[in-house]
Amino acid sequence: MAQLSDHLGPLDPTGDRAVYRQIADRLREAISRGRFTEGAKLPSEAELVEHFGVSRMTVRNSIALLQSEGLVSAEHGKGVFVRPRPPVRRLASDRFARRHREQGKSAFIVEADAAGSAPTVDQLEVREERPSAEVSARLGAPHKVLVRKRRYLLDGRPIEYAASYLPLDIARDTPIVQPNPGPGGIYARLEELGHTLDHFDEELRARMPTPQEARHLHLASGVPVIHLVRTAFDTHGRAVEVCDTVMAADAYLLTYRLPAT
Amino acid sequence: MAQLSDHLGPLDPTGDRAVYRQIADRLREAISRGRFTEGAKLPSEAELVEHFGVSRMTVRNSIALLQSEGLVSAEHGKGVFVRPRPPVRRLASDRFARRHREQGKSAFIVEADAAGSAPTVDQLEVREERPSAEVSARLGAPHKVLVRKRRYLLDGRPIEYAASYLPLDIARDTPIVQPNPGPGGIYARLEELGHTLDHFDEELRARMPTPQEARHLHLASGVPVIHLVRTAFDTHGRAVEVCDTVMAADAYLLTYRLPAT
DNA sequence: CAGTGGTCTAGACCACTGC
DNA sequence: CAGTGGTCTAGACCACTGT
Repeated sequence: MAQLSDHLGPLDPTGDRAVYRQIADRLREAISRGRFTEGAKLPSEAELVEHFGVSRMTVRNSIALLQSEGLVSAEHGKGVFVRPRPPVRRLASDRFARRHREQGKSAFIVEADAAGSAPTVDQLEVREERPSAEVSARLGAPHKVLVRKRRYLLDGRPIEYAASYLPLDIARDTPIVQPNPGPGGIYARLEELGHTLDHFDEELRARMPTPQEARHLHLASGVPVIHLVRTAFDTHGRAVEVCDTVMAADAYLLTYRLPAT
Repeated sequence: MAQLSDHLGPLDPTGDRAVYRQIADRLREAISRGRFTEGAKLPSEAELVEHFGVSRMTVRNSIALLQSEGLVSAEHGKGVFVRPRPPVRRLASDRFARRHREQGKSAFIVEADAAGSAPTVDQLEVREERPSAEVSARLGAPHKVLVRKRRYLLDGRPIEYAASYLPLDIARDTPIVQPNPGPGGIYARLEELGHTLDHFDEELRARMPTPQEARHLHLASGVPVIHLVRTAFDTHGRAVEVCDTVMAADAYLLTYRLPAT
């Protein structure tokens, strides 16, 4: 067994930098130098206490710091591990192109195929409800909306939680109210119903998850979410759908192509 | 002075939910119910210790949890405050449209004007260097690149740190090597030099900041960054610039328009 | 100066993991 | 079972803020 001191240099007792920050610095260094690779286990708290000659709370503080940076994650009873950078799911700006729908594939399936992963949809729920103020404003204040909620998983890991809202006068008595709306998804159905799609507007923020979101997406601490609200417009300029999605940020790489004109 | 118990209900001693999580729950509730509004000061640690009858570390644990959620931020010697939701800077997908450049405005100025805020550019540095593997791949493996680094501030607050990379054979002996490249920014200069711009590809991720990024952007804990890499292509399909930017996520709302075709 | 959060100690007991 | 991280206590001293 290699000595800890091979990986972790000494602290600077004179400096005014807090001891737990210095310990975090040493661990961060060791990780970035490859002393601990992705998925590797850090020294246990007891070993770090021994090595640095500090109390356990000080060591725990330093590990909490690294967790909040998303660098490591602790597993109860097992240890603290360097977070692997998970394969990212690439979300391209042509993901709603008609050619994909015409092949009978939903956007999620298209993307998952591209990533070579096993897609699953989960916790599907379809209901009617009164729209929130925000959804109402985007959809032109319908009395009621159809809501389609679902969770997306890739290789068993939940990575996205989404809710679609459609004006009820559009969705009523169509396959859109079915749990499975058929090939090409609801966008294909909308076009069959005469709502030819023209463009989508996306609004995107990043923030830390709420505790509820962290649960639903099984997020480790130090993993933000991307919150994206997409509005679909038909060729008459009418907003026909709003989709509110929350994505595990460490699972996504989004790409957009912007015209220069 | 109102009683703390008016704002914060009692703990559940029977439940197996950790006490510090329950305290965080109570505080989170109180905030979301408007008992503590944006910018308001939470009860001091001493008051919470008194109110809940727990030790100080337990209270501090609960506050650390709320900080990691981005809900509150602590200020040494002053107290713990509910994080105000700062006015977001809206970044629209037409921000590089030629019509903006032709008005002699750089993209950042265009956006800041739209937000009604005072824009500043900071820490400008222009150098030549050998490109990293990633930049090199995107720019078609030039021997050397011109690097333009700068920090953007809005109303004095740093919100973005950016580095542009251009092949040296394009930038050499042009106004692009000047700290201030002139009206319309470097994109206007590129077009004058015959590199008519066709489109931009943007790659976007969200993650927690490195300690260095947190310093440069003065980020409170619980604030992620948006990491965006944009490549500019001219009408010959040549990549003429790569711009690597790190943005304070709480200061930005990005919008994109996607065609449905 | 008093009040605030920041750091640190030296213990204790618990819950989870893997052998 | 031993080893791990999770929770909690009861102190201590420090650094920063405002009056």
